[in-house]
Formats: sequence, structure tokens, C-alpha cells
Amino acid sequence: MARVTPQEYVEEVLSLVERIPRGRVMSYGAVADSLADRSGRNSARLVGSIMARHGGGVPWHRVVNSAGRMPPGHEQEARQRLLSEGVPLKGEYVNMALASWQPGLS
DNA sequence: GGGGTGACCCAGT
DNA sequence: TACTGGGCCACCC
Repeated sequence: MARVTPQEYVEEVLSLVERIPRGRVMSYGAVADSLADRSGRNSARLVGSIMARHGGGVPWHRVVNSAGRMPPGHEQEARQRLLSEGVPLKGEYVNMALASWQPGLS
């Protein structure tokens, strides 16, 4: 498969995150999986690194880990934003069963 | 060139 | 619920 450059991969990740609808979320792993075919990469850890470094311009709070936990150091802000978008929360976690989204889904 | 680190994930214990 | 081990891949010494 085509193995895009690291920089192109960053673009792919960011543009996908931008497409996550209000009130829905995606896990790092789901993002990695969705881009796997196109990018030749499938590393949730890499997506996490990318969000940490380049997530400033996208709705980063709509990306959480597979358990629905929010990024360390930003729990408060993320929780606040998710809440205002109507994302179903279970205490400190996002209710992934209800909020998870993936491209192709309406 | 080599090794540690991290906004991760999954299966197993 | 919590911890471990193996896999992942770019970044920074």
C-alpha cells in the first residue's frame, strides 16, 4: 500500500478529525484504522502524538482513547466542550457506545 | 546509528 | 477495575 510521508499523514489525520460531527467522538485507534488503507500506517499511538503536537487547529476534544477517557492535562476543558455539544458522558468517561462515530456513518 | 518516550490498543491475567 | 506484555511509529536526544 501507499506509504504517505509523515507530514501527509498528519494532514490526513487532521482533516478526518475536522469531519467528526458535533456531539460525536472517535477513538485514536478508530482514526488510525480509518486511514490505514490510504496511509499505510495503523498506529493509534502515532495518532495520539499527532493530536498532541498538531491538534490545536481541530476539534481535538472529539478524539478520546478507546475507553472514552480524555487526554491527560485537558480533562476539564475536553469535558466542558463535549458536554456543551451534547456528548453522552459517564462520569469521567465518554459513553462510546452512544457517541462513537466513523466516516460513512450518518 | 541506537535507544528512550508517548493525548494508544488489545488480549491475557 | 488494574496491571503486563507486545505491537505500533515519529521525535528527540
